[in-house]
Amino acid sequence: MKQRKIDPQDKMERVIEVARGLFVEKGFHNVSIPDIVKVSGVSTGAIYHHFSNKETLARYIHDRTLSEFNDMLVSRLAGTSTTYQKLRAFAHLVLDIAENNPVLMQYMLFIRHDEFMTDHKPICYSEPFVWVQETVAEGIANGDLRKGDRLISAAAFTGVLTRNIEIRLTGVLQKTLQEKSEEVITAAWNAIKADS
Amino acid sequence: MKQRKIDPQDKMERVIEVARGLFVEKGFHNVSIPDIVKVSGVSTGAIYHHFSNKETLARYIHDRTLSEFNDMLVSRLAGTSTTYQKLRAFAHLVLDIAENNPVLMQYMLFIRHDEFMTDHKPICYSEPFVWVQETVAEGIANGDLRKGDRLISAAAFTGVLTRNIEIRLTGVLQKTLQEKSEEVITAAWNAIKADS
DNA sequence: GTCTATAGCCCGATAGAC
DNA sequence: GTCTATCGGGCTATAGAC
Repeated sequence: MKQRKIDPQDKMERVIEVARGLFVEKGFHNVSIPDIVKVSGVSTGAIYHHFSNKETLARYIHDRTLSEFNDMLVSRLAGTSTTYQKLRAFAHLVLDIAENNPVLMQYMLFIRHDEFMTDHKPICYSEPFVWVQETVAEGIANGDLRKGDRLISAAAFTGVLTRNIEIRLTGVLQKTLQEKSEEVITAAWNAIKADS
Repeated sequence: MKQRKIDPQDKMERVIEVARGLFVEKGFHNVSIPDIVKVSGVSTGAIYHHFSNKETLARYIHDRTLSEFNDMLVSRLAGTSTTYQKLRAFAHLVLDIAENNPVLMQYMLFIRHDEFMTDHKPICYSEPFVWVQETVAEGIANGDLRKGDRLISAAAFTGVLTRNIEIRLTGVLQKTLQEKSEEVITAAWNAIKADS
């Protein structure tokens, strides 16, 4: 069997992973290419061979992160049918990601993409966000959710989740989000459910 | 009456206002001192005469913004007594600020202070945030609010508000927050109120 | 494809006249 | 107190050997 060098793609995977972590931790402009070189062990030349500049690298990371999240959502939605089941699946997903892959969640919550992407499509228009809006709209239409503006109810539901994730990621909340998931999801659901 | 030069402090007020706007718009590291010079019309030397470096300027802006917000909260709370009245006053305050002084609100929501302040006391520990937690704790104790973790309920309440402000500030929500205030506040309150 | 070395640029901060 | 001019440093991106 022919001896293989390390797959170049593996090296770039490492660069991407390291860069995302550093961007989340320190912010785009506080991370220099030399920083990424130091942490990843991959040289400047190799990085620039694959990504024509720092913005291209950041944009690639951005797209990858968003689609990673969207793929997880799609797989979690299998077998759900009611408004409650769907939104509950969404909630469990984001709480799980926050605990198991905090860098991914921190990226989604805290990254200011307009700092490095000039033509910024707001994260609010990404697929999962739009999906929540549509699911909420259905719930309002069929009477599961309180009547009102779908944008506001969707923002209310996601706001409860993301703010709780924030206090967990910043270390203010000591218990895991799994331990507290019922409480968090109850608050999010009560914010939008139809009056009983 | 003696002829007075323009009060130096007015010039620095202008620098502060301009810098805060630019920080919010472009992020700390995308704003250079030359940028502030250009927009404010105040020279590099004058700025450095008052603020020993860029971080000191940013820190001053940070403290001023937080205390500005806290002062407004204190004055709005006059005459409130029940949990509902207090939290409702808080909600109206943040919705009003978001419409009337969006830069202030954007600063509070989006600024990553750890980008420029090395010893970062998290914004979660600022007075208004702590006040919400305490008010929620009282509400839970006297039965106005659902039993549970005070951190989670406080995060739920503020999360509904801030996420709705976000979609307004990013232009996703077309109507003003004043027009929609009842709907937003109902969602926030329902997230945490005691079961009826 | 990957490396080291370095060019070229822009920024924060200072110096010194007024 | 305020200005203009400029220095030194660190960054992105490139050049060229292997």
